[in-house]
Amino acid sequence: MERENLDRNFGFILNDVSRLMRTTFDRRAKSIGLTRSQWWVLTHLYRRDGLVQAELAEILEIERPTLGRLLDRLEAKGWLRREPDPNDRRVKRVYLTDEVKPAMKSLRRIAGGLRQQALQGLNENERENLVDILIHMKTNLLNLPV
Amino acid sequence: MERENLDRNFGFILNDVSRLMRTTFDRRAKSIGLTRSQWWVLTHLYRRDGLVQAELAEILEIERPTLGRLLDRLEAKGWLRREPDPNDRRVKRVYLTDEVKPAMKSLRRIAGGLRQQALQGLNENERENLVDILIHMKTNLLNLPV
DNA sequence: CGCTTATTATAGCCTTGCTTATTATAAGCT
DNA sequence: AGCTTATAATAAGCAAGGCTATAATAAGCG
Repeated sequence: MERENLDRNFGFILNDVSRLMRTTFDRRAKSIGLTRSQWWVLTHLYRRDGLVQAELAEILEIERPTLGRLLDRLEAKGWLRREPDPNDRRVKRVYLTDEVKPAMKSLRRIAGGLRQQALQGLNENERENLVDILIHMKTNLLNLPV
Repeated sequence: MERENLDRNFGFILNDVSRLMRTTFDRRAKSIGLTRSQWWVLTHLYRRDGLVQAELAEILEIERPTLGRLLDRLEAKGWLRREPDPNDRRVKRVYLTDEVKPAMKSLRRIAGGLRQQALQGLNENERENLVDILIHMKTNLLNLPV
């Protein structure tokens, strides 16, 4: 009871790993001038350009104000632009600019390299297992009562 | 090559799960007036009261300024106090106050409940595996060259 | 002893998360 | 048409990460 093992508290190890991944990515991507969160936004727009902000926030599973500020920074740096929707004047649609493509390539390489390093020493089975378990946990958390 | 599966990008699922755990904990602990990060600080002090700030930051694996501000908030709410070290005037030692104990008990219950809910449907084997894999990844990330 | 280096804590700034509140516009209903 | 409700985006404020810089103090060394 009293003796729970802090070192194996998976909630905090999860947090540690997540933080280490983020900070390592950000350090490596700093020269390009993008963070991991920003890259993630761009990656989704790359697939589906011209999304409405609210849709994009939902896909990314972040709150609308959080996305709003991410877009502010990305727009200020010229990676994307927001354009009004002609049919609904409440809406702004988000489009990538052309300068983004070479940067995306570098970032994809950084992401791939980091993923490879983080998973080093784990076989294919363990990797698949990890993802399955994480998805399971995510489902649990999203379906919590209340 | 082009077709990497965003939905199984473990870095971001990890991030999602970590975020969901944090926000759920914080929502449940809000009435007590503590966040998960703050609770984690208190938990370590509970084990080892009177730590020097720099030591505590190292144990928690966060930066000193980050800890400094956490302590500011905790001290302002009366959960702990900082006292000068008599032998080294640069140092401040951190001590829990007495009011902390009942709150800790509630928080431990919240943490336990959340852990149980997050891991629901995973057997003992899978849970152990998860922690082992996470520790493995953390080691990988901490040992990165550069 | 006195100078240089190291260490502790903090201040200040940036990012990204959350909430809650506000504004503008659409949509729906009577 | 007019009123109410819903929705899109933003503003404002808080927390917790990071990083760099600074002030005070210790420690180490010539």
